[in-house]
Amino acid sequence: MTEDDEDRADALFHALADRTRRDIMRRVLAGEHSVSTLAGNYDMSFAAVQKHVAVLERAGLLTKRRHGREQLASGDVAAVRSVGSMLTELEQVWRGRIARIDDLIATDQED
Amino acid sequence: MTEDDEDRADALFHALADRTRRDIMRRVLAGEHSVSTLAGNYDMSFAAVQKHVAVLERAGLLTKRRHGREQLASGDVAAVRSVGSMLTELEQVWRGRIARIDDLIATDQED
DNA sequence: TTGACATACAACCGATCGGTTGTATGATTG
DNA sequence: CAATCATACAACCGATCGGTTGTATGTCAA
Repeated sequence: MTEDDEDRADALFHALADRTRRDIMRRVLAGEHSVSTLAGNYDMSFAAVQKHVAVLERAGLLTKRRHGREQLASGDVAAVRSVGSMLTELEQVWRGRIARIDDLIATDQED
Repeated sequence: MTEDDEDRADALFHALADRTRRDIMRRVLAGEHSVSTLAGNYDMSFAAVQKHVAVLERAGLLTKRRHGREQLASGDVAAVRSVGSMLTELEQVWRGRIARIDDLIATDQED
C-alpha cells in the first residue's frame, strides 16, 4: 500500500520482465554462479550481463558473495515468493468480486 | 520454454511493472469499469489511461466488452494465475538445489 | 613485482516507455 | 440531423532501457 511497497513492486516486476534476467534467476536459484560463468551463457558482452545481475541484485532477487576474485551470485527464493504473494493479493480482490456476485444471486432468490 | 512463452512472460511482467497498471488491475478484478471511469481515478490524461488499459489488454490481463458507447474492462484472473505459476516454476528450480544439497550431506554421512 | 583475470562503472547510442495534445470514429441524445 | 460523449490512435517529447566499448580497481599466480 505504501509508496515504498509500490517502488519495490515496480523494481521486482521490472527485473523479471526480461528473458535474460529470468534465465539468470533460474541459474542462480539452482546454485551459485560467478558473474563471468553466467556471462558465458549469453551472446552479449560481459558488461551487459553484469548490468543484468546488478538489476536483479538491486531488486533483491539475488545476493552476491565474494570468493577470491570471483563474485558468486545466489538466487533469493523469498524475494520470488514475495512477488507471488503480490499476485495472490490481486487474486483475493477477484475473489471478493465473486463473493459479491454470489451474494447478489442469493438475495435475489430469497422471497 | 518456447520463444512465444518468453514473449508472453515479457509482456505479462512488463504490464505489471507499473503502479498505475497494477492499480487498474485491482479495480477491474473487483468488477467491470469503463475506460473513462478508470481514467477518473488518476491524475493524468484520458489518453494515458487508455494506453495503460491497452497494454494490459495486449498482455491478456483484462478483456473489454462493448456496452453502448462504453467499453467495459474486466480483469482476467487466469492470466494473473499464469504469472503466479511462472514464479512457482522458478521456486521449483530452487527446491531442486536444496534437494541436491540434502543428497550431498546424506552421501557425506554414509560411511 | 608483473601480468592475467574478474569485476565494476562511466559514457555513449538507438529503441522503447510513459506521458502529452490533437484528431478521427461510433454510439447516444435532443 | 446535430451535438455530445466515450473511445481509439497518431505524432511528438524527455526519460529510461538494453546493449556497446573503454577504463579503473582488486585479486591471484608466476
